[in-house]
Amino acid sequence: MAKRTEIKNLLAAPKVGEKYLVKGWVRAFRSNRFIALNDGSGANNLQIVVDTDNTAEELLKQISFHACVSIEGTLVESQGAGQAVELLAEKIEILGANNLEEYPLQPKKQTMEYLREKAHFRMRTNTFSSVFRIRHGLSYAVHKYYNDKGYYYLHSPIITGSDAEGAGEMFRVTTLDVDKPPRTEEGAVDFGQDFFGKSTNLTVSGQLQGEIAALALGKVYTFGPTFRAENSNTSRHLAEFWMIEPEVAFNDIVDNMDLAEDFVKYLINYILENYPDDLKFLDGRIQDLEKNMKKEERREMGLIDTLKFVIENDFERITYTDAINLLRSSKPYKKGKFKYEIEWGKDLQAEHERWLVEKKFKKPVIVVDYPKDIKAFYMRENEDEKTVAAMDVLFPGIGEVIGGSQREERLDKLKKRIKEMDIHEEELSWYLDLRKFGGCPHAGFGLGFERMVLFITGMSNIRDVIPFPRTPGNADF
RNA sequence: GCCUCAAUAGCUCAGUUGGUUAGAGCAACGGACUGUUAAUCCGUAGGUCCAAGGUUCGAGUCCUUGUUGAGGCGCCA
Repeated sequence: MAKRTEIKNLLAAPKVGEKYLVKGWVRAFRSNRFIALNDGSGANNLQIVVDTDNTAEELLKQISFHACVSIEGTLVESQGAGQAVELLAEKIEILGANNLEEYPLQPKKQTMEYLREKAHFRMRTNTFSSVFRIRHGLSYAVHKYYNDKGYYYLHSPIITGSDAEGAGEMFRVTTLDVDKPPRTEEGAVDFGQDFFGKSTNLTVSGQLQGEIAALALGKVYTFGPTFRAENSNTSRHLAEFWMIEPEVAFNDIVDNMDLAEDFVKYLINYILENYPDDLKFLDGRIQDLEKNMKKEERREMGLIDTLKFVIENDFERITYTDAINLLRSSKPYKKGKFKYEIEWGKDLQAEHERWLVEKKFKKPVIVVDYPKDIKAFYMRENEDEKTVAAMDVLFPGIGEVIGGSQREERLDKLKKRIKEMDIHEEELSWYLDLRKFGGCPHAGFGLGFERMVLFITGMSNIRDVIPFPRTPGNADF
């Protein structure tokens, strides 16, 4: 009797007539009689019926929004329509009273921007608790997918001494006194005296280390925090985000695309199967939001229908060259609606990607074989000597979710590329060694974890799918 | 980094052509309520109109600069 039952478990197998002890936070207290109690175990609340006549007034007053309570009682079939069972309270204890005069949250709809400022309380809302339960489910599914397929989880370093990862601006890691750092004779900051005896940064990618592991363990993946000091002000970018990077020996670009598609579909399916209540809540939330919008601004499908559609249909696969040709014969191109030029050799702009995904194919699209001059040095050159075996997976509403490639395993080609792109070869000697000594074809990609959470939860800003977002000018909590 | 828009009560917003005492809904607080599901009903209180400067007899309203936020773009995942 004294043992607490979690609400999710109680609701999954309710025993009418049994006594239960539950603990949680008051989501609503209606009619001085009904508590909607949630303990975080799931999206659904347990309705508690309070015996108003036999409960002290002082105690009743403390049962307020987001107060923490412990309740013992008997489970009965509900007389109300909103739930099958409810708990008749026999003993109520206030574990943590709330002071509503000062509490910033209210039992009503609040904007995401406001809740973002109250990140220490926002997880108590229906929306954020669902988002973060799904985020957990997704990260578990990532490990399950790879473990079941025989991949090894590689812990790539967070602090890196390599500045040749080539994925963006880096955050410096140093213990030097920033006011008066030691100087060399030439006047430059002397990082030889820094903690690691050299200049170090936070990682922007675990890919190069992933390649080291793949050439020994065969199939590996990394899943860890990644840092980019880019001044990116969008709803799809974070300065600190989590990235999943599989790297597989003997895979070519087609195997790589197959893996990416299978992996993403697995993740979506896992959440559909294991988090139906949270998805249902988020789906309803979006429909609610869109009620007041014009028809053309609404999504064509609900959240759950969209997710099902994605896993039931093949992703469209198209070469960069074909994509350019398609775009050049598109209606918006002929009408001059695109802001940016469409020309072979230039990168596809967001407006072009959106047309391909949302208008032309209406499903995820994998674009492959990009011009080599707009891609990274390590991507494998194709036979045409103009393109590389690079791929981007584009999702509706979000854009690039995955970027990957087959890696250049031919030493001479790789060296030539490094020289052409003006990268210091000494920095990468260990990377070149992988080609010199027992190398092999291999491929991999990076999946932006938060972008996946964004797609699956239907949230619109990436800052609302990571507990404590770090963006330019913002590192609170 | 660039472009656009916004900032008024705890929250979400309205505020006419520059004009007297800045409004509403919700939340809070006080009260009522034994079947609620965004509970409902009655009442009370709540304002440095983002900041600084300027124009004007007079600025929430117009101008300049700044700050913060949102959306879009670029960079990418």
